[in-house]
Amino acid sequence: MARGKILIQKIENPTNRQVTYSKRRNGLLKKAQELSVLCDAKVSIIILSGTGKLHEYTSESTSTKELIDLYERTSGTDLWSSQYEKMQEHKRILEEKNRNLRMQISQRMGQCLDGLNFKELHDLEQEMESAAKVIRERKYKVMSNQIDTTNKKLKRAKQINNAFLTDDIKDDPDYALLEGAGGHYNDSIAGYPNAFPSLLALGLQLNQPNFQPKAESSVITTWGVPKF
Amino acid sequence: MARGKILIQKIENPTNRQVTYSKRRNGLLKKAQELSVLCDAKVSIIILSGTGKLHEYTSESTSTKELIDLYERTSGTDLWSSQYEKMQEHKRILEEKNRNLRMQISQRMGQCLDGLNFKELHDLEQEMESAAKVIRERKYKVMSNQIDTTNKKLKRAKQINNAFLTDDIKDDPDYALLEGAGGHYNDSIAGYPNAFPSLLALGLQLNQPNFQPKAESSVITTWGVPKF
DNA sequence: AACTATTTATAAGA
DNA sequence: TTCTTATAAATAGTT
Repeated sequence: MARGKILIQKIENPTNRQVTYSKRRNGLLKKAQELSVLCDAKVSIIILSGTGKLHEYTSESTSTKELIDLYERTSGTDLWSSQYEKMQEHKRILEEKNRNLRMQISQRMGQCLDGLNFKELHDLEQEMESAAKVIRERKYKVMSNQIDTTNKKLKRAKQINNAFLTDDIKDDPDYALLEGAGGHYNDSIAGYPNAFPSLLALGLQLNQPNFQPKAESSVITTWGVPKF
Repeated sequence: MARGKILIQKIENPTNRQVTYSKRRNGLLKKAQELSVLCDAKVSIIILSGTGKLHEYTSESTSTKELIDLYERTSGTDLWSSQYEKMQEHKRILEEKNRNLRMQISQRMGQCLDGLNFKELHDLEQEMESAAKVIRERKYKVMSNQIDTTNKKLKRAKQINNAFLTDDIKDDPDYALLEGAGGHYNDSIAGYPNAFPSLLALGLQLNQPNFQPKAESSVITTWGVPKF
């Protein structure tokens, strides 16, 4: 709200998240206080922040203990079994999300397209093409950066060689290349280990039976191919 | 908020209170859900309405049980002793409010004025005078209503008398007055028992040692005179 | 329950 | 953390 709408999803910037947490926590507690006074209700709130800090609110004329007891008595369920059910439900939701994500990946790999109508296929195609374009441009950029870097190193190596080496060694271009740039190629063009964190950020759960951590033939097959 | 501001104090109209309870409860739970998602926090809310209905909210990925356990562990206090302290604190706050209210009444009775500066005394005087004016006008209104009522009864009594009585009784004005209006005076002008509910609505706790329920000499002294 | 005129809450920026 | 301010959201009173 305010100065722009936001989507209700985790705020990734930690500073921002902390600020919003503080503001909204205060807002929530104020609302709870107002509800309890206006409507003569008893309210208890327990909040555990992502950083592990605990905050509590209890309306006047009651206590967390009282409401917990009442909750347990009224709901008629033991809190432990209720917790077990909650966890089961949570697990079910996670599994559902997981299935959905794997389905999306399959579709982006050209599989499992049977259920899609024309528009869905069209949209998917558009998305794939625009994404491919972004990837292609990124590839060119990285390649061009690499060429620049290599050229600079080559240049400096040549200067150094000019100062110290005899004419016959200095004229061999392979020498400078090996001396100045060797051992660094893998960090950029071939350094796809850096790609893993961003793939993980998709929220995929990789501990699937068909996850193949040993496969090194390509980035794509490192994920394993979802099966349904 | 909306269509007019409201004071944060118990809504006396039960229908209104119920509607507001429902609306604001939903609002509170929505805010809790947003907080938990945006800031990756775990939130548990228990609400007991004035009519005894229980409502609960727990953010995904946790349970009331988990947060209660954590709360108890982190706060490091047994919930029972914590409840005792809460009640002590609540009692202290109530006593403080009570003292304040009694002080205000004393001042409006011309006592305990030593701590007030000029402006405070001036404001108090203004308030007292404008309140006295309201009371006076109310008194005149009640008096005039009473006179109207009495006159109507007198008129009707006279008509009835005209129909049934001999001339010598009909001409005695005292007869009609007694017959038509007798026994009803106390319900309005002298009927100050009706004043008690509104006095109680001030939030005064009347079970003071100096409360004098037996005193009937005046409305004022029925409260007892606060002592400090 | 729905509607809306207002009041509140708050995201972004300082 | 706190303040400000433009804007989004909540909601009191009404229908």
